[in-house]
Amino acid sequence: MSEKELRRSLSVLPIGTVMKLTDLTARQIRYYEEQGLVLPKRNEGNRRMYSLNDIDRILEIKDFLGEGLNIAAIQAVFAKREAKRKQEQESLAKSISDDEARELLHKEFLNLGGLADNNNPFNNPM
Amino acid sequence: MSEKELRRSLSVLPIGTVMKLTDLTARQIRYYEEQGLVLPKRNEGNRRMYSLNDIDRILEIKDFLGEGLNIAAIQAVFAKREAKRKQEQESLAKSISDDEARELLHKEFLNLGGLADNNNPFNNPM
DNA sequence: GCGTTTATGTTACTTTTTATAACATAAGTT
DNA sequence: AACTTATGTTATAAAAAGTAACATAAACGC
Repeated sequence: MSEKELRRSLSVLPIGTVMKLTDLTARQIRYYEEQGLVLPKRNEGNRRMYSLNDIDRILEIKDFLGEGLNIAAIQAVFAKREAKRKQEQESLAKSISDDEARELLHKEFLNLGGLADNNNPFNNPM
Repeated sequence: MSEKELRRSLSVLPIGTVMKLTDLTARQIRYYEEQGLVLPKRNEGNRRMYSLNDIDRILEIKDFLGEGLNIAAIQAVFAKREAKRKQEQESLAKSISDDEARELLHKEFLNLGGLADNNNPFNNPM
């Protein structure tokens, strides 16, 4: 992990700071966690400690909610993203050629932003 | 102020976090503040809130102490640095030519690391 | 329309964290 | 030997944060 990534993933912020940085209430932030959307670490005294990455995620949740998505939809967005991340990881692990990788990334780019619609039985992307 | 500078100057970390990041006790951190070496902000409830810049400063204090400097010496180091900063600021304000600025920086470079020795009456650098 | 779900507010109570202040002390200095 | 310095320790108060339960407006589903 790079120095920057490490710093961004350090759990150093208490919920009070997160409230200010995101303009959300503690209730909201804890609810998003309850729904599995953020996973802050805990310190020895059981207080939630957030990283900069957590902040980004919470701000994204706030944006999505503001755009009318509900929690389930946001969970789907994150799940999809994670699957993609994992797949890219695997590709890298298998040391595919640069050309193959470029093609893969292109496909992913075309599909970017696609949201799963679990109420539509016809929406079953590959 | 650049985006980066702004983020580094945001007071978002409680003293508990600072303790972990610096491996110092709360007592030590507060003492350095008492001696004017760090100036954390306070939140509405009077709790100290530290920025990344504060952390850097505290780690520097720790290093200096580890190298045998005492608080007064460290105060002198910081004061000198601050004076230098202010002077550079003024030079910039007066819009001196690039050549003059280069020369100034060179002089400062030559003088870098010079510690005031307040017990030596002959040490009175300009 | 009406019952249900969703996201959030509110309240009560407990634990943890932090603040301040005073006293204690080992090591270094004079 | 007395003094200073940096830090430890202890006591006490206040703030922040945790959990849990009940409340509710707005959206949703039928």
